Formats: sequence, structure tokens, C-alpha cells
Amino acid sequence: MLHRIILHLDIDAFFASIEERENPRFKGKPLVVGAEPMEGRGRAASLLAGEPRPMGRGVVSTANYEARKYGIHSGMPISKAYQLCPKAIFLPVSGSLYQKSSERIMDIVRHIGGEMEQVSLDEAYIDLSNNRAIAQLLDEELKWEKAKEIAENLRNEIFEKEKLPCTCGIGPNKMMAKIGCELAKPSLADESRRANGIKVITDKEAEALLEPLDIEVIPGVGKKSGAILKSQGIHTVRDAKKMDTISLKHFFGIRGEALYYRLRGIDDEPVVTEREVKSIGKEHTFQEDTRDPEILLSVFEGLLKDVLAELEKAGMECKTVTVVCRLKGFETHTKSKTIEPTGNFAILRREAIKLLLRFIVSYSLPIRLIGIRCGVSDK
DNA sequence: ATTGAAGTACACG
DNA sequence: CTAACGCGTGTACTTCAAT
Repeated sequence: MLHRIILHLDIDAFFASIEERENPRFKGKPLVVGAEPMEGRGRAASLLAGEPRPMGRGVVSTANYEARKYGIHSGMPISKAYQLCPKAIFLPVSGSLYQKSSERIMDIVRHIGGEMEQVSLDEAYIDLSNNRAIAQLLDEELKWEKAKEIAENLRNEIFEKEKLPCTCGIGPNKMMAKIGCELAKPSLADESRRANGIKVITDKEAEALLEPLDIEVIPGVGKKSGAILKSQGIHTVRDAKKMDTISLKHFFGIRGEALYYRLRGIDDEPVVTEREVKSIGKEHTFQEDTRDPEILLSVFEGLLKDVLAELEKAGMECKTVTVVCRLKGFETHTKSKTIEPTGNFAILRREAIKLLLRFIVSYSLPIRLIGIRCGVSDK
């Protein structure tokens, strides 16, 4: 497929926008959806401590734009979010509410026509290359215009039916569509939140548009890789394009090749309709680090039970059981064992507990998190 | 040489 | 005390052993 037109959709501040929709009094006020900031703080403790201080060990799932003005963002420790804006409204994550909304949104997206890839609850790609309205057009210019029209209709429909604001990016590939979407997001300064909404980046424009952008806009270049590059004086895509293929390979291994092209606006990743499940897991962070075998074992069994239920539902069996353990201080390790595929609780418990016990023996630090993950095989 | 297992690191939403 | 840091999933790298 030589000339593609890909659309990327992303709901603005998804969880927070849903909460605002459900309770319009929240609009215009800083709102943080995520962990409970005071979790683990007992009544006695707060009386003794005077001014309440955040204790929760969770993170921010989504902050609305008012909260973002205080520097709060997704993934930030909830305790820090509280420090930045103690007056913000803090709400727990209402997963099933968001799930239902997501399903209705994805149904709307599917109706556009074209291969659709759902990336998360609130994000999707759609390949418009073979869309009825677009494929019949001969003129390239008109195709891009038509794609924009489709995106406009999509945004309107989602706003009318689901009462949620969203942003679309349109580009010659998934990467550029996603970057376009990011560029079209409402800015903090824009109180109306409706400034752009859609950004079209044609194949002709892609390379030049990327040049001045921060290197971390490129998918696959995250915090760590970005920091390494920046320590070498490479901050923008333009800087990175000066690197030869040898050093790209050196820094990024097998991904260096793809990166060379991505820096130039080229990305061949197809829109993938269905993806097969490769692993199913559950993990739990304790309110306080612990080595109490009672607590450890009961939580561990609960996690295993949940994993098994999902395994069962998916009609899968566990082939590799991995136990993860995060210690006080955040040091994290895994131990795994490949076994004869099974969905049997007793067998998996025996294997998993053997792995867990090895942790208890090898490390004397209190434990912050335990988890269990099953690499799956078809039944 | 290739493959599989175990363990680590990083990325993304 | 200047760090704080969830959860679920996927990919790639490294090392070691067996084929």
C-alpha cells in the first residue's frame, strides 16, 4: 500500500472528561482521576500529624486541563499531584463507566469504514485508504480534504452522542497521524478547548514538519532513550537526522533501522485489526511494604485466581509463569518457569509459590509489589 | 548456528 | 526526607544451555 491515509482519534482527557460530563459542577475546576491521595492514612495518624499529607502510593490516571495548569499529568505520583494542587477534586477510576463509553465511541469509529485498530479505551487508528468516499476520488488533494471532512463529522458525532471532546490527526501513516493528533490537542492557554481539533499532515509535509520537534515525538523514543540522545546534544528530530546508520544501530539496535525512516516521516506499521493475547497478568502494590507471609500469600492467591479466571475466559492455558517482585526502594525482579501448558489452579499455584519463595529467600528487603503473569498458549 | 529459557530494560496508554 | 512512582501488555537485548 503505497499511498495511505490514516486517521488517529484520541479523546481529550478521557477519564476526566467523562467525570465532567457526569457531574458538570466539576467543569472549570482542577480535577484529577486516579488513586486515592490519602490512602493508608488512618484517622489517628491524621489527627496527630496536623496538616494532612498525602500517603497514597498510586498515580494520576488523567488530569483535566485545569489541573494540568498546576503541572499535574498522567502517570505522576498522586502524592505529588496533591502537593501541586491540594484543592483539586480527586476522583477514583470508574473503569466500567469508561469502558461503556469507550465501546459506544468505538462503534461510532467503526462506522466510518476502513480497517480499525483500537489502541486503548480512548484511542484508535483507522485506515481510510480504502474508504468508499476516499477511494473513489482521483485527486490526492481532494482525498486529504475528504479525510478531514470525515474527521470533522466524527468529532461532531462523538460530541453529540457521547458528549466528549476529541482530537484527530490525519497522516500518511500511523506515526504521522498520531503526531498530528498531538499537535492539534487543545493548548493550556486556550480556555475554549476547541482551537484546532484536527491536524492534517500530508505525505509531502511530513518530513519538514518533524524537523524542529523534540526527539521524543518519535514513537519508540521514550524518556530513557530521549535522555541518552539529549546527553549527546541531540534534542530535535533535525539533530537526530545527522546521525549515521551506524550510530543509530549502536544506540537503538534493531530499532535503529526503523528509526532512520521514522525521523524522515516514513513509517510502514500497518493498521492491525486484531492482536493475539500473549500474556495475562495481575499485580498488586501494598499500602505498606511487607514481608508478612500471611499477607503475601493471601494477596498472591487472589492475583492467581483472577489471572486464571481470565485465562479460562480467553480459552487459554499458561505456558510460562512469571512472578514479579518489587522491593522497598523500587528494585524490581522477575522469576519465571516454563511448564507444560495448564489452566489448573493447584499446579500453577505450586509453581508460582515456588518462584515467590525464591524471592523471599534471596532478598531480605520488605516487599512493595507482587505480581503474577502467565504467558499463554491456545488450549 | 539456531532455538528456548530466564532475566532485564524500556515503551506506551 | 528532596523523592514521590499503578497496572497491563508488548518488544528487544543478553546470557546461558541444549540441539
